[in-house]
Amino acid sequence: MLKEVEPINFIEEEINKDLSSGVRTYVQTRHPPEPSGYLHIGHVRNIVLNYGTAERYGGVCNLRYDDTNPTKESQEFVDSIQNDVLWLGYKWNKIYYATDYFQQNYEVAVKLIKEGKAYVCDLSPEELSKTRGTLTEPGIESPYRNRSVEENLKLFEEMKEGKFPAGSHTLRAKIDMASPNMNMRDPVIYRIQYIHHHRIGDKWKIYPSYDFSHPLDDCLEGVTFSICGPEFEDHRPLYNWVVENSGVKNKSRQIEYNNLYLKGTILGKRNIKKLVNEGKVSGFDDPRLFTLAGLRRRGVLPESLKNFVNTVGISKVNTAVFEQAYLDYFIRETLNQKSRRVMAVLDGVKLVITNYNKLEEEVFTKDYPQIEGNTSTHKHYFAKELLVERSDFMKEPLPKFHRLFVGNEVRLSGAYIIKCTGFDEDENGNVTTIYAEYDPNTLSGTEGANRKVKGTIHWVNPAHCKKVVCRLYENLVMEEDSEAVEGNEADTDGIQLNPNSKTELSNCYAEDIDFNFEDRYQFVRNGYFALDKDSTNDCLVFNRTITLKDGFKLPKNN
RNA sequence: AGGGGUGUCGCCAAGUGGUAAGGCACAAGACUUUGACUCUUGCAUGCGUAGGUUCAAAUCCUGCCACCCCUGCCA
Repeated sequence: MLKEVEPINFIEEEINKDLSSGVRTYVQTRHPPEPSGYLHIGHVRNIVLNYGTAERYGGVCNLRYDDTNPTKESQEFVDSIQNDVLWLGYKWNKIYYATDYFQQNYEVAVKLIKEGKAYVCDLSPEELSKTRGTLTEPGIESPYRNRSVEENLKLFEEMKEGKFPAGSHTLRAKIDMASPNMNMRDPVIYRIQYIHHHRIGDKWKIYPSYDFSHPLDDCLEGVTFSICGPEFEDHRPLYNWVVENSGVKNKSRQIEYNNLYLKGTILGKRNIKKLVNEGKVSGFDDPRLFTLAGLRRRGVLPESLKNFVNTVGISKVNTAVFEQAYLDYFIRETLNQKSRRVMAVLDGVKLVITNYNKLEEEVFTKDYPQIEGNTSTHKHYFAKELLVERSDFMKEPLPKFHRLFVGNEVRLSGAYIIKCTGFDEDENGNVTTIYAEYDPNTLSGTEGANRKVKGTIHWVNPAHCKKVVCRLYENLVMEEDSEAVEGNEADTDGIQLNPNSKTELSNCYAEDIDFNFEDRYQFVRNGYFALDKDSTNDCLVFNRTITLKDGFKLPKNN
């Protein structure tokens, strides 16, 4: 069912033009990953564009693996891609593989040969390269360019049967060796390969090139709009040549849009693989990676990623390079809405409330204070001895610091206002115990609680909490290398990785509630956390997805 | 004069001849039992640049300049 759509980007404008002029009558797209690596954030926009555009127009999008190069591909990657697409919330109409079309590709190749539009070339890779010409000089025609149709047919058949060694022969489209567009200088459309294919085994000895199979498969599959990256702009004339000369009825149109990079992140399948293979990260789902698997494990929600790319939009500018702060905004935005609020002390120091003499007392805090009307709460136990965050106390407070220091009042979240009266320290000057007195009239929820104090801090009762592990993350790439790492093809060899990119704190204390893998938590004032798969029944492991935005900047100490 | 593509605020991005949307970032303020969130306000006399056409130009024309992609039997 075709829908009328108010265009939200230039691709949809182009689609609308074709639709209203009748050149094309429906919208069908395809998501064509090569199964040669894990999907990363740079791929999300392509996924949203292909699945999303089809959806908007009431059309379909197929997942088609571009698996025409067995040297780089594997089943592991095939599986991970499906997993990631589903996680993002998209569902393909059908799954295809470029290899599904090998027979049809082959038949079109034979047709081209019969029409004198393709020929078998015996040039070696080196010779071919030499005769291609340069950016400013035309190429030289192959000596095999004018073989007879019969000879071409026979040779191509022999290539198919495996009678020639790899690299010895290719099938080339006969176009124009003098074309200013390098892609049109009799491009190779078939090559010989004897590598075992992860899916079709050793069945085929000849493999079509991307430039030949992709447009053909698009047309055969019924795709009308083939949305791809800017690097294929120069290939469009060849794409159209294949479409026009293959005899297919449905004619797909290629539309290119710009790339997106995230500043200071290592993207690019090859570079990510290198980090994994060299053990610099724990795997493709290391939370420091910007693979979808990594982001997922870190606790990022798919909605954030989709909001991010949709808000970013698309254009044709060379490359859109984004500050990570932009992505961070969307990660926080959804987490803020969905996270349950829980208190956890990551680096604790003992707090003794000297004038508190009850054994303990129940207090309650809201689970989702950010959701209006949600009244669900959970219980804490207030007591004489608590644990507070070490960083919430200063022996000598800096200006504008309004947390704990001797003489200052703060509220213990959900409980009482206390006044700091003193502290103990060890021989190294490390604070070991903080002392305070509480104001019994200020319990949250009572009238006396209306008294305002500038600071509110979180706490945990050591007698009623879970000891947990928290993993905190920083960028893998150091600030100074952030530019060097830009782009999918960046050379990351000389990059010094951040030694502090992962910090594991194993003495953290969280409230004693039931944590689960599906939910997201805000450890109040410490950031958003998600349970990691390394958790066991005895030991919960949390990943900090992201910190809270920190509006408080300590003044320079001078 | 090899070809193709792109230049609008620090980063993205609308704009399609009628007088520069929006988001992020940033700044100031309000609110706040999270220094979060939310709210309010500010943030391009300017659209790579130089000319031209027009009552009117980011939008049309011409010339420059800058950046990106292309010389795989990768995708």
